[in-house]
Amino acid sequence: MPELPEAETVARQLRSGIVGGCLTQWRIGRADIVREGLATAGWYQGGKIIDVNRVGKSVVLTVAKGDERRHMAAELGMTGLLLFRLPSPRYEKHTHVTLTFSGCQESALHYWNPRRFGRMYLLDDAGLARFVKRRFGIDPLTASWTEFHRVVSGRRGRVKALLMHQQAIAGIGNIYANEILFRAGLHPHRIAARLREPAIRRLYDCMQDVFAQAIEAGGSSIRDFIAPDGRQGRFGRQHLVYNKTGQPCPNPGCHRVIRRLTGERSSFYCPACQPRSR
DNA sequence: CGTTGAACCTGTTTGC
DNA sequence: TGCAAACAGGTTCAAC
Repeated sequence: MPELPEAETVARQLRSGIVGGCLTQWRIGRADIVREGLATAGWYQGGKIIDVNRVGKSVVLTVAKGDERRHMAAELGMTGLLLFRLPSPRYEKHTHVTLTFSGCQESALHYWNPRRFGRMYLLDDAGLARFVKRRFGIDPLTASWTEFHRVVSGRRGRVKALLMHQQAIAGIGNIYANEILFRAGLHPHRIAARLREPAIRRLYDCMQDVFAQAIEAGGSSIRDFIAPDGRQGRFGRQHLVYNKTGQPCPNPGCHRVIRRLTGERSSFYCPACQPRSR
């Protein structure tokens, strides 16, 4: 469920809710949720949360203890949530990790994930550097035009596949890939390397606009995303094509309907506003 | 290098 | 109503 705007929303709430707090308890319900570093789990007890960041679609907590520092990276997969409290008893079933804090605004953090795609990784500085390097490419919020242009023009595959390829550009998933391509007027099957400069520019600008608006709205809650404070994201109201098969294209003067392609996940697009080639 | 499809899981929605 | 199939925001791996 979480793409960049949802992960960013989570990271921001954690920053104000738990940074400065002391990790007093740390319960791992399912050991297989921790993919790496399980042996270091005991170290975290008594540590202080000094920072929370988003990397791609993952959320990274940094914990300090004495002069040592370690990290907990949470991958949320399709259905993962980090919650300050469980909204209802039905969430108890798939809560795999619970952290308890003192000395900060929130007293707990629960990792809930019914499908269990997504894991937690316990890493030291070098481990985190390796984790980030092997998984994530440029970040949509901070990548310069030059970097973005280089990544797009060097790809021989489809532009939608490129947008969703985490090692190239980190943080875009199926919802935002569709919304960005519609706004940029690009068919998902256009070949990235064959796009001309104005098209790449539109892609860059639309990516930044969509993410700025989506973060502002707290992300998209299609079925069950809720932020740590329990609130839903409101960006779904601004979706123009995602999950809108058969509905009229929202562009003024366009009388076509949104179509859906299957294959590389579902692609929603307008056949007139996003021509296959030009 | 790039694409495709399957696998990993559970829950909900859709269609007959 | 009942049941099976399809589908869901992600990542990874094998095969081509």
